[in-house]
Amino acid sequence: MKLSEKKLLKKKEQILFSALEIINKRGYSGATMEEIAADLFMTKGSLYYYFKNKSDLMYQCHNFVLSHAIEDLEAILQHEKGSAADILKKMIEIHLEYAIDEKEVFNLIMDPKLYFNEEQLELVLKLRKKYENLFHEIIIRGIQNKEFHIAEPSIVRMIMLGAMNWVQQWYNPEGRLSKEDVITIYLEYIMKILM
Amino acid sequence: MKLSEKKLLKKKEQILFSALEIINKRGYSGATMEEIAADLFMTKGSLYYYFKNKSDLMYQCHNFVLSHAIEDLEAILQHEKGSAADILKKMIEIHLEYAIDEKEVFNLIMDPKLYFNEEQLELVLKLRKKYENLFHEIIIRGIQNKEFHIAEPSIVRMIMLGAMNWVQQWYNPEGRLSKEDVITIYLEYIMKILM
DNA sequence: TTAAAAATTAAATCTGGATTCAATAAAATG
DNA sequence: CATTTTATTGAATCCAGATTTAATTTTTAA
Repeated sequence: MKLSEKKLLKKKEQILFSALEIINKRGYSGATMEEIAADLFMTKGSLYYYFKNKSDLMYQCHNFVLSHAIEDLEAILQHEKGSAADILKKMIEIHLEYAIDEKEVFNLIMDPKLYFNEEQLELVLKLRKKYENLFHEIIIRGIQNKEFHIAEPSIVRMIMLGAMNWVQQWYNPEGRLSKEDVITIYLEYIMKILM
Repeated sequence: MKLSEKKLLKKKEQILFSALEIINKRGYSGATMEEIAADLFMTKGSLYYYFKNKSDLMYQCHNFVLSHAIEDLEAILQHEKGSAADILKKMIEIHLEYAIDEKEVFNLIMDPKLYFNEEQLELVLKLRKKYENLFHEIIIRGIQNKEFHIAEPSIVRMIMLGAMNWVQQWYNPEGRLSKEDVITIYLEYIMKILM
């Protein structure tokens, strides 16, 4: 790879990181090309040298975080050895950490229709489906195991995901509970659903 | 009240209902003054004779539905006689019905910062808090009753609300499950959390 | 060193609605 | 009926950002 290509990629990455930061601060709609550029001491015009348009950049950000989350879950799902319950717990923990630490970018609550074009939307939905599926897998495994006793794994999965995503609507790091507290408590109550 | 005032109120109400419909079809951002007016064979200009601006109209809509939901819950909370569990179940049922039937207007997932001004935002947040509080009350009642055995009622409430609100992200009336099915299943699993 | 390629810039333009407004039309009122 | 009040209209304006562009600067590489 030529030097110039490397530089291009590096710059793209810097912009991506800047965008991630701004999105986490202002949300997808609040993030302006202006502010993303200013963060790197550039002018908004030059962002278009690296990204086709705003929705392209937003998409890359969402994708970036979501893909990492998927990787993290897959790693656990494939390599962790414990019971289905233990693996699921680990997955919940990871999900909650993303939901809290990457509040806005990892925002599975936001309506992707608002920020992405048709093509991107399709990919995002596919990725979200894939993400959900990892939870589905472990739930099914637990049922087959006889660890979990539930008749509607899909609904249970949705209940769990909804409960977890909601954390970003109310959690305040300055509040009574630390992130770790919240995770512990969520784990306790969410796992009850499966019994 | 003068006739003209009555007419004014009636027209306002018509616009409100038109807006409710359009919002449920297109979401808050997708709803344009144009389309809301067209629905009543008016031009967008005249909407401003009745409402200060779009965010005013959107706010009235959100408020309208949320207030009705609160009334419904209050009625049950105050007059229903059964156990805390029974009352809570009834409340969950109502919540899910709003979340499904008024998918977009009764959208507690959407970020109110995006659509309302500061003053409206404050009122909306207050109303949401009030709504949440009704669930809090019954949970506390159940704990005091010894019906529920949980140490973190606030978190449990958030878990329940998140799970319920999420229904509007995935539920499809054309799918395998009827609204009634979903409610039944949700009830079963959500109530487990409290045991 | 120098020509080509890559990167940046500031300013102009575009955009999709919301919002305003002056001119009418319709309705109420006395 | 005449006048005032209420309601509606279409066209003009505004607006916040996104996007484009042509000109300029910087970097690369022979």
